[in-house]
This record gives sequence, C-alpha cells and structure tokens, in this order.
Amino acid sequence: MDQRLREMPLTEFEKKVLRKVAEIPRGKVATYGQVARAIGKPRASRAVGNALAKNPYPITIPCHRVVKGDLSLGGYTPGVEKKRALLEEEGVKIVDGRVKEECLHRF
DNA sequence: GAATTGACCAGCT
DNA sequence: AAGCTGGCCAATT
Repeated sequence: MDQRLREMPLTEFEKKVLRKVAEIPRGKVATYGQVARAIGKPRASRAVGNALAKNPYPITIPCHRVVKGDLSLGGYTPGVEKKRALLEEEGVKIVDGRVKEECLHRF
C-alpha cells in the first residue's frame, strides 16, 4: 500500500505519453509505436506500454485506446476482453481481434 | 550499480 | 505463414 503512496513523479517521457494518449478522440485508437514516435522516441514503444501499465491516471488516460502495432488489441491489465468491449462501445470496429486501420488516430 | 521485467516492434529463419 | 531473436526505454528488485 505505501507502494502506491510511495511516489508518483512522472518523468517527461511518461508525461508525453499520457498527453498523447489522452488526446486520442473517442472511437479511435493508436498503436504503441505511433505514440512512441509522436513523443520523439520511436523505439520506446515498450516504455509506453509500461507507462500505461503503471497507469498513473486511470480516468484521465483512456489506456484502452492504445493497441499493438499489428492492430491487434495488445494487452490490458484489467482484462483484454474488457478492452475489446470498451473499444467496440466507443465505435471502434474490431474484426478477428484486429482494429480497423481507419479507426487509427493520426497525430 | 547490475540484472530482470514489461500492456512492444522489426527483422530473420 | 508462423515462430524466434535482438534491440530499445523506463521502472523495479
């Protein structure tokens, strides 16, 4: 429990990630690679996933709008099925576990 | 301070 | 086409 209270000093990198993800419009999704590139670190897709996994602001940051570069759902700590349901409810079309390219948000 | 992990990506076999 | 390996970034142990 003090683990959470311990500290939450978001680094610049994380802040950029959260900001980009937060600006993704409803009904659209972005890939980790896209987000990583948008913040100036095209090879930091992993760190992006980590930032969301820690999820400093679960309400401010709709992490479910971030998918893998292969357009597959990717991962989701609470449950991938939940993620798929949320995206579909937001208007994202998912076929065979893959998000439609037209649903990708362009930065 | 080194080694391991994690919601990944691209390239090679 | 599917599976494996290496590489990259930040955080945790």
